[in-house]
Amino acid sequence: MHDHVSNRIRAFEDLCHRQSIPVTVQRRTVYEALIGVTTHPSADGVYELVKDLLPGISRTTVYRVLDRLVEMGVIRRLPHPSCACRFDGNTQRHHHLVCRGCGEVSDVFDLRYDALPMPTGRLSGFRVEDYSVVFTGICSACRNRN
Amino acid sequence: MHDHVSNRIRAFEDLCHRQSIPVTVQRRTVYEALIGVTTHPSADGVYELVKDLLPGISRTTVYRVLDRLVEMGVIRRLPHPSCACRFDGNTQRHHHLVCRGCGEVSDVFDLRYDALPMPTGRLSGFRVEDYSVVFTGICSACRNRN
DNA sequence: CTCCGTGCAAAAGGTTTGCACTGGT
DNA sequence: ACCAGTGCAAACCTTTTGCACGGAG
Repeated sequence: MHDHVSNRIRAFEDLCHRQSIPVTVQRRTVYEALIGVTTHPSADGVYELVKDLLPGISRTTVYRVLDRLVEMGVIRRLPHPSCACRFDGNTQRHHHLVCRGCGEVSDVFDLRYDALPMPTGRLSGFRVEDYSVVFTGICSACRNRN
Repeated sequence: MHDHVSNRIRAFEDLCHRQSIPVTVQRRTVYEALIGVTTHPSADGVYELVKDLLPGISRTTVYRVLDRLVEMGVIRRLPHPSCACRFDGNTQRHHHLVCRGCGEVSDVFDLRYDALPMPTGRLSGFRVEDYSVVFTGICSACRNRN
């Protein structure tokens, strides 16, 4: 196993202890699988990754573990435009605020984000057609609710 | 009706004609509903918007019309992190390329996007915690496939 | 030992598909 | 008149929930 991987596993376990979160095989395995790939799998994709390493693990557990890892901040949920998603009738370039509490989306019109340089290098033939900046955070209603 | 709305409707109908896509009441109504709101509704939210204007319209049709409008390029699908989504084991700041053909996600590490200014104004108490840039386009495999 | 995490099964939610009918061109 | 679009119902797929058992602290 690569050093940086085992370092991250160790850091993960430390974090669990500090937060009094039991370290289970399932959690360690899901975490390790996820840091070992750069394919940004869906929940089901993660299940596919771990089901061979941990025969008998259930999808339910994978979903719960993923939620937990996101909550702990050791993995991230990615915005992905293909999924159960939102629609926008405004096709001018603009950007979005997304509240991690309620999921509400609001628009950001700010010229400073409208002329970002195009990404360069290692794009393997990917042709960029558009982009948008997604700001995540918490809205005032959700902040007050807690 | 506001002028810019009726202008957009007219432009929409022109585009349909140019692309030989029949203009149906359902398509016009969904499009008009979507350009009339800034709430970024989900598919079901769009259904809620139009079902009073067009009693009897089915959810199925709303889904199909939305797909069609996205295809035509007159509305957009928004990346939204709460939905059937992808996970990323890398919590360092980085950005993503998403192919609109196959949905594959790849990473972009580019320091030029790592220190964007925070959005200002009209945030209504929203506290920004993080952001990422999502580049959309088409990968070489999908481009060659067509 | 206690409590939280897990597995299973079932429910829920959202989206897609097959088929007959309707409506736009 | 023709073909694409629509409505309905059912299928499908992903995610969530309830409950009993088992393993981590």
